[in-house]
Amino acid sequence: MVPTSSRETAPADAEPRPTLRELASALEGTPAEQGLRERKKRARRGVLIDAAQRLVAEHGLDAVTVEMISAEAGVSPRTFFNYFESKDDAVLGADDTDLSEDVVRTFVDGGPTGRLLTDLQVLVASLLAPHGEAHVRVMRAMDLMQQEPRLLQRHVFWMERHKSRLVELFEARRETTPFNADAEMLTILVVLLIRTSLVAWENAGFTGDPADHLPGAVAQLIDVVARDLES
Amino acid sequence: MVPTSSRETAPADAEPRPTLRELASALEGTPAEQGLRERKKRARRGVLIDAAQRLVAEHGLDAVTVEMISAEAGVSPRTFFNYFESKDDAVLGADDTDLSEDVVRTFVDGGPTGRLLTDLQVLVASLLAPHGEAHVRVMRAMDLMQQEPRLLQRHVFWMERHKSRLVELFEARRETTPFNADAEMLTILVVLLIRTSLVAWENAGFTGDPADHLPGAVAQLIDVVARDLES
DNA sequence: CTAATTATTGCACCCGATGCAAAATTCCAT
DNA sequence: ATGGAATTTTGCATCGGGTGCAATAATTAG
Repeated sequence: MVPTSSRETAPADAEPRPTLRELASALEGTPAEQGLRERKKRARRGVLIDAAQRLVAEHGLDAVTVEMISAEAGVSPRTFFNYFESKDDAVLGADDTDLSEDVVRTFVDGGPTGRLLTDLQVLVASLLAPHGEAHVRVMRAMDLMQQEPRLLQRHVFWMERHKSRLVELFEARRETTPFNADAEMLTILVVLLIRTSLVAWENAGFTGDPADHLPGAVAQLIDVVARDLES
Repeated sequence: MVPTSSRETAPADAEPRPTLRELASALEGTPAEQGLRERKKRARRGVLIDAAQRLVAEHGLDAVTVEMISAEAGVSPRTFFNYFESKDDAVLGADDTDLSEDVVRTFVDGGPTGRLLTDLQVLVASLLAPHGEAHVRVMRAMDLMQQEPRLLQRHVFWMERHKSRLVELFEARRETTPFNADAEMLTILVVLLIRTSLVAWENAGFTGDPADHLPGAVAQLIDVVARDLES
């Protein structure tokens, strides 16, 4: 690792290496939080994501190697894989925020309204909402996804990760508030809502929050189905 | 390549290698079709898929190497990649059937019924239907997908491949028969219908055709939305 | 300041995937 | 059938992603 002077005192290194400055500033971002270890970890993670996104934006996904990203971030290539499972994860800044416990409980107990689709919407909103800090990275990730379709697999990746949890969740709710839909279908429906919201957000020039476009996504879905029913 | 005697006459090789027999029988499957070249290509492809699926079912996805698959199929590893872009493709027996021209034309012209969801259903049906020969391979692929979630990316992969085409299609139809839904959303909706149908087919013990379960998938979707509307 | 915990790094290694050119095979015209 | 054109197979070299392992360095706790 790059030696910051031994105990974090006096970061007076005159070195012009951009990496160091970036890490330093990232370190200042959240100054009074957790131990040094935790802060550095967050900082490095951020630096790696930024490096990955910048390089891919400039050269394209396949032309960028993990070695380049690590170099730009001032870190050993081996360390890269301490932070991400794959190159793509870094480019996407994959955030692994879980569903909050109370949202889950509410949903399982028949959700805020008892109407499945509406309650699903609440669930998805909680997934779309909190990433306040990573906002700008999600934006960049969206842009990159357009140019590098391979990255779209993110949503599937995400789905795989949470599928078992979601399925549990659906089955649990089913007992208190019966419905017919297959759990697998609902899982994809969640992905559909997330993705549609994000795309709408992108099309709106990234104004506001992704979650702001969730009602629109639901409305689209309802529209497609309703038009079929009325005729 | 394994030398079958020089001109395809006299396949009287007494070699007990299972590979050869398998290829030979596969060759007999469609005896009067195309040239020898074309038939061998199909046959080899089939042998490779079978080998891949068998090995993965036995050892798991990560424990199976392209080298093993090629060996089992009696083919050079380099040749493997003449047939598939990736190991996963072989395991899935990725079929790249396009939409037939008339189905496309009908859909673009406002589809059989003019109701978007119903017409989408027709479109999806044409994707689910024809793979008569590969039926059994799709079954195996479904089973493997349960044990190896990585393979789920297939649908995304498929989506990526056809997305531009689908988007064109949707936009073209939009001009003759306006609707509000975003093309991106409809694309995912297609994936949802395909996947849901396949899962339903699997849950039904692979009886009949995947397409048989498409109406059920649509019904589920309608149910979710309609229940939200009525209350 | 020391000892325990945790993170970084280098190294060796495996495998998936691609480009290239030589050898083998199939096709086609005569 | 036979020779040359077109296409496929194959070996070889190479690159890059990703992992296990053990040594080293940094952080933390006492």
